[in-house]
Amino acid sequence: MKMQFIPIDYDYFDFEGRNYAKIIGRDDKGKRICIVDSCPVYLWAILKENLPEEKIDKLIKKIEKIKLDIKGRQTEVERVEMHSRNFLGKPVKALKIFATNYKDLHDVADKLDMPEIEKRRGYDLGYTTHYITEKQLIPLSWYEIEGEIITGDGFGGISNIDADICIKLETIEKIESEKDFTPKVLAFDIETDELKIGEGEILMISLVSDKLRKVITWKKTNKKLEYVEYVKDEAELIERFVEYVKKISPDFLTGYFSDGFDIPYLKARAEKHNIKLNLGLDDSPVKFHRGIFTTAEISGICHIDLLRFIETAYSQYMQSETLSLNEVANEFLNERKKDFEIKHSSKLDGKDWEKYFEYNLQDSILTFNLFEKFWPDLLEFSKIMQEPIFNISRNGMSKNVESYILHNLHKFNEIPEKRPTYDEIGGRRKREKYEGAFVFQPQPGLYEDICIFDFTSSYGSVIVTYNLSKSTLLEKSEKNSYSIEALGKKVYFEKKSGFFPEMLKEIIEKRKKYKQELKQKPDAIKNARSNAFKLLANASYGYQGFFGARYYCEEAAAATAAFARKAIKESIDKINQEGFKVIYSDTDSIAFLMSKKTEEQTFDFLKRLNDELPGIMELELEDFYKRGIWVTKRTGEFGAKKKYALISKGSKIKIRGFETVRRDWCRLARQVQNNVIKMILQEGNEKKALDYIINIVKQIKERKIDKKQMIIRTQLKKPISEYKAISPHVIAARKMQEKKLPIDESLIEYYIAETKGKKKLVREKVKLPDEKGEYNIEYYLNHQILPAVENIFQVFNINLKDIISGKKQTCLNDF
DNA sequence: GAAGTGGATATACC
DNA sequence: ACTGGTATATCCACTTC
Repeated sequence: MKMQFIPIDYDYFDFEGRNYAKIIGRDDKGKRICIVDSCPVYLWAILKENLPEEKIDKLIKKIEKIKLDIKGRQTEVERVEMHSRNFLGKPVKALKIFATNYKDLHDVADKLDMPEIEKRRGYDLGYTTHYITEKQLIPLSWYEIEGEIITGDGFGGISNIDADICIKLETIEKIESEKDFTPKVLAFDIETDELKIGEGEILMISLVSDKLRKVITWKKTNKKLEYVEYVKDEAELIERFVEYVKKISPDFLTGYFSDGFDIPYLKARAEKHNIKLNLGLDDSPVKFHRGIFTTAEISGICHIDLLRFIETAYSQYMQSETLSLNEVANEFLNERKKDFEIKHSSKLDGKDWEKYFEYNLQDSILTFNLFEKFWPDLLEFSKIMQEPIFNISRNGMSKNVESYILHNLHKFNEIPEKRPTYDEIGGRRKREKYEGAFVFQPQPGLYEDICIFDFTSSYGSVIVTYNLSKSTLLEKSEKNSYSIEALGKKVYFEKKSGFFPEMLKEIIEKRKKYKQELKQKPDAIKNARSNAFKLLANASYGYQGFFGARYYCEEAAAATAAFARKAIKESIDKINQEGFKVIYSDTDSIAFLMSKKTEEQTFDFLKRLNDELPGIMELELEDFYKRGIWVTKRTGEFGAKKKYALISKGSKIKIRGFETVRRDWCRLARQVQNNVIKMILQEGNEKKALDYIINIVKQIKERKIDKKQMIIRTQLKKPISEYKAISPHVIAARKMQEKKLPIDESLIEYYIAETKGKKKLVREKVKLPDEKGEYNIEYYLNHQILPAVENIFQVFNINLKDIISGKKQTCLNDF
C-alpha cells in the first residue's frame, strides 16, 4: 500500500516488549491514517581515552551480556557497535549499545558503571524525540509512505482505533513540493457554576468547527434556540460531548486554558457521574501529565491549549495587559466576548440563559478563530523545532531551543548531552547573578533630532562572533582564543567554531532571510517563520544561562553579556568621536543627537561603523526622531533609566517605561500622563500640557472624574496566605475571598476610597470597584496623578506640587 | 509617634 | 522550574530616636 501522508499526532506503545511509534495523520484525500513504525533503540557509552583494543573487546562482550528483568519487561543488550563521534565538540570513541526497550535504557545505563566508561548518554530523550531524530522526520510535512495494512489483532489490536487505515510502515520519503494541509479543528468551551475544578455543575458546553456551531445544555428554557441542544442532565451532557468529539473526530481539539480548566473539570465531573471521558481514537481516557502545569493528552487527537502557546510565542510583543480570551481575541481578531455577567445558575432567569448560551458559543467561536490565526505559527514552530505540535504548543522557549539543538546534533556527529540532575540544577540555581547589560545614565531633558542604532540579534551575534558555548569553553588560557573578563576571572573560548554557535549562526541567517522575504511579499506563514527564528535567536542567550539546560554554560552566558557591553561601549565612543552626542543606551541600542548632521551622513557613518565591527555583529538604523524626553528618577536628581518617550519624524510616538505603559496604575493617571507626553513631544514645549493638567486637577478635586477611571489593577502572584507584606491588592483579594468572588489568574481590581477616622495606611482605604464609596482625592492627586507627571514638568523647571497645592497660583498667569 | 530605611512586591526594558 | 540581567516605583515592616 502506497500513499501520501502528513503526520500530526505522535504516540508510542509497547508490543511484545518493544517500542513502536504510533503516528496519526491524514492522507491527501483527508482519510485518517495510523502508521506504526519502529526504530533502533540505543544509548551511548563514551569510552575513556586511549583504551587498548583488547580491553574494549572485553568490555563489549561484557556489555552484550546485560539482561534486565524489571517492571514486568525483559530488556537485554542486543548489539554493541563501536563509533567515532563527537561529544561537546571533542572526538570520542563511543559504544552504541542497542537494547530492547527505550524505557529501560536508564536501567541499562545504571549497569554500565564500569571503569572503562567515561560517560553514558542518549537515554533521556523520550521515545518520540528519539524516533523523530532517528528517522529525520519533520512533523507536519507531507510524506510518500509505503507499508502493509494492519488488520485484526496485529500489534495487539491496534487496528481497532478509529482510523480509516492502519499501516505498518516500510518506507517513508519526504515530498519536496509545497503542499497544503487544512486540519480539522474543533474548538470547545464549558461553563460551570464554580471555578474550582469539579466543585460545581457543568451547565453547558459549546462546540465549534467549520461546519458546526452548537451549545449543549441540560437547562430547559421556554424559548428553544436552534443552535442549542437540550439533554437530560449533566451526565448526559458529558456523554453527548464525548459523542460529538468522536463523531467529528477532529485532528485538533482546542480550548483556551483547557489544560488547566475545561478538561480537568470535565474529568472531575465525569468521575462523579461514573462516566468515562474516553476521547481517544483508541477509546482511551484523557491522560493528565502533572508538572507545574497540568497537561491533558488525548490519544490520536492533538489537544491544544491556545493560551499556553500564545504565551510563549506572542505575549512579549502584545499590547494586551492580560492574556484573557477577550483581550487576546480583541488584539488578534478584533473580535470580543459577548457581554454577559456570569452569575450562579440559581440566580438566572429565562432571558439570562439565552444570553449565557450565546456567550458560551462565542467563546468557542473566538477560540476557533484564534486557532486559525495561530495555525501558521504552530505549524512553523513544529517544523523548525521538529517536535510534535502537542509539545511545541506547551513548551517554553528554553525547551524549544533545546529541541532545535537535539534535532540538529547529527549534523555535527554529536552525542547528546544529558539533562542536568536534580542536584546539578540545585547547584546552578544557587550561583550568584553574573553582570548583565550596560545601561547608559541619561541626562534628563527634552531633546531634538535623535537617531537610534540597534545591534541586530545582539546577544546571538555575540555568541556566534566569539564562539561562546559549553563545548568551546577552554579550561585554561590558550593562545589564539577568544577571552574576556567575566565572573570575576578571565574566561577563554576556542576559535574553532562549536556546534551551538554554528547552529545559532544558521538561525540568525534564516531569520534575516525570512524577514527579507516577508518584507517583499507578506503572508502569515512567512511571518510565523520569521518570528519563530527571531524567538529562537533571542532565547539562545538565556538558554545557556538557564539552570535547566542540557548545554548550560555560565561562563558562556556571562561572557556574552561582557562582550556585548564592550561592543556597545566602544560604539558609543565612536559615535561621540564622530561628532554626534550619545544621550542614552540600553543593552543593544544607542540613542544620540544628530548634532546638525544629515541623515545621509549618518547612514554613511553607520556603514563605516559596521565595517569595523567584529564577526557577524552589525548595527542597524532603528529610526530618526524629531524629539524625545528623558526624566529624573523620583529619588535623586539623576535621569531615570528605561523610561523615555520619543516622537518619530513620521509623528509616531514611542513610550517606554512610563506609567502610561504600566498596568498597575489607574487609567486616569495613565491617560493623563500619555496626553501630557504627547502634547510636549508634538508641540516641543510644556504650555498646553500645563493648562491641561491644571484642568484635570480641578476635575479631580470637584469629583468630576468617573470612579471607573480610578480603579487600580494589580496581579495576585501567589496564594493570599503566602504574602509577607500585606499590600493594597492583597487586601482587595481578601475582600473578594470574603465575598466569595472568584480569584482566578486575572488582575485584582480596587480603588482607594475616602474613609472616616485616622487611617494612615493605603491598604486601610481599599475598596472593591462595586463597593460604595468615593475616590480619595488626596490619594489620587498625590499618589497617582502628580507622580505620573511631575518629573515630566520638572524637565521645564516647573514644580507642579506648588501649583497644585495653590502655593503659587499666581504663577499660572505667567502662562 | 514621626522619620528614615530596607524589604517585599509588581512591572517594565532589552 | 520551565530563557537572562537591569531598573523604577510603591507600600509595608521595622528600627531609631
